[in-house]
Amino acid sequence: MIESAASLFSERGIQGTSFADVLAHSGAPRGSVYHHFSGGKTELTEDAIRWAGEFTIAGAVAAVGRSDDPVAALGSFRRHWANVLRVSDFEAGCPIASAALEGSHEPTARDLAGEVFGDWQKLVADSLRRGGVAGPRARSIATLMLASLEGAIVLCRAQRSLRPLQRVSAELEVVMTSALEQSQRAA
Amino acid sequence: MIESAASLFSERGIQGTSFADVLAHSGAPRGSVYHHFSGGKTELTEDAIRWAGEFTIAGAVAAVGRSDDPVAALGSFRRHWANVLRVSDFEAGCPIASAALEGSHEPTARDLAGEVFGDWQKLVADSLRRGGVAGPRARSIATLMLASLEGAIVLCRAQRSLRPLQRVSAELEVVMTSALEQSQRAA
DNA sequence: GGGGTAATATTGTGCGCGTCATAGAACATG
DNA sequence: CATGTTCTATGACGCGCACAATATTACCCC
Repeated sequence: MIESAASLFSERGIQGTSFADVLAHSGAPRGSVYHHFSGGKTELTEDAIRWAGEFTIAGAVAAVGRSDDPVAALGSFRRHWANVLRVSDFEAGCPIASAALEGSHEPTARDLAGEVFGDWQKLVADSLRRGGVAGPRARSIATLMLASLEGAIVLCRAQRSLRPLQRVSAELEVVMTSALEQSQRAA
Repeated sequence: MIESAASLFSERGIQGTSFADVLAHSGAPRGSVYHHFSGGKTELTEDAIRWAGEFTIAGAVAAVGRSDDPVAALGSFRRHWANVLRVSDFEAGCPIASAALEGSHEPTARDLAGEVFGDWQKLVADSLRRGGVAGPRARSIATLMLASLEGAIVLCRAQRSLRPLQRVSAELEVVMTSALEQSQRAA
């Protein structure tokens, strides 16, 4: 049920998703929501955001952990999001971004999104640091990667094309490899 | 009234903004909407997106046109969005991004957002080309800039901090200046 | 001065969310 | 082993709101 909610959030946004939609998608009955999530939609939303964040982290950790190469992680991210966009015909995006944008009246959702983004950024930054990049630069590049990928997903959805994601990935790869080379040259 | 709509869209999103909100914010009377915008909310939304796109373009054109320096344009963008985030206490974002994310059931809004993004991207790419950067690379960097700035705004809102925007701007400046230097060295 | 058009105020309808009353099952007890 | 009780889950109802439409009023032109 949480999975259905996260999926629908990534397509229609949080405010655009009603209980009925979630229930229809998950097959769960109407009254179950209030019993499982006594906090109502707020609690369901929070749990869905948390789940989506951890789910993506898990996939990224698996990709980064295999070979501790941030460039490989970038490729993994690119393939993941390209797949999401393709199979949904550019209807789905990043549920965390939706939470960050729509959660004006739902402050907790936005704060949670901020935490998730922080976790993701830390993941990439640590990988870069292990590659020899200095701390501040690693954080800076990690933020650039996160921001540009999230932005690229938005552009892809708006223009119904994978090109923004491809271009951004290519440029990011240049930035990261050059930073890694510089650090190795210094060593 | 369109201005109020765009402003509210950037804060609460499209689906989170009701007619009453727009009217309360603009001071216009209740029944006016349906007469001025016979298409209802759809038409108001479309006009607001168009207006926001052209408004931002106008500001950017003014900044880029003064000195045809894409790096200066980047600085202008950074200051603009930093100001938007600061004065709204991280409540406001980019209305076009909201339109792109929320417009699943409102296909026209998403297509309009795609067009606006295309216009912006073309603006930056042309400026880079005039700086000597080859066409494909210019388009690629322009897409990176647009995507990372939009993503940075999302990150800033979620984390209630200007740091993502600062980091992204710094990294983008490195990318752009190095590309411009390379092209001048080749010439 | 009368008719027509445009702008506004009021009303209606559909829907999303939260709550309540009922049914079923599991466990404990006689 | 049967029955009663309690807890959990579920489907049905009501309230509130957002949007669209219609009726009324004011203004302008003829």
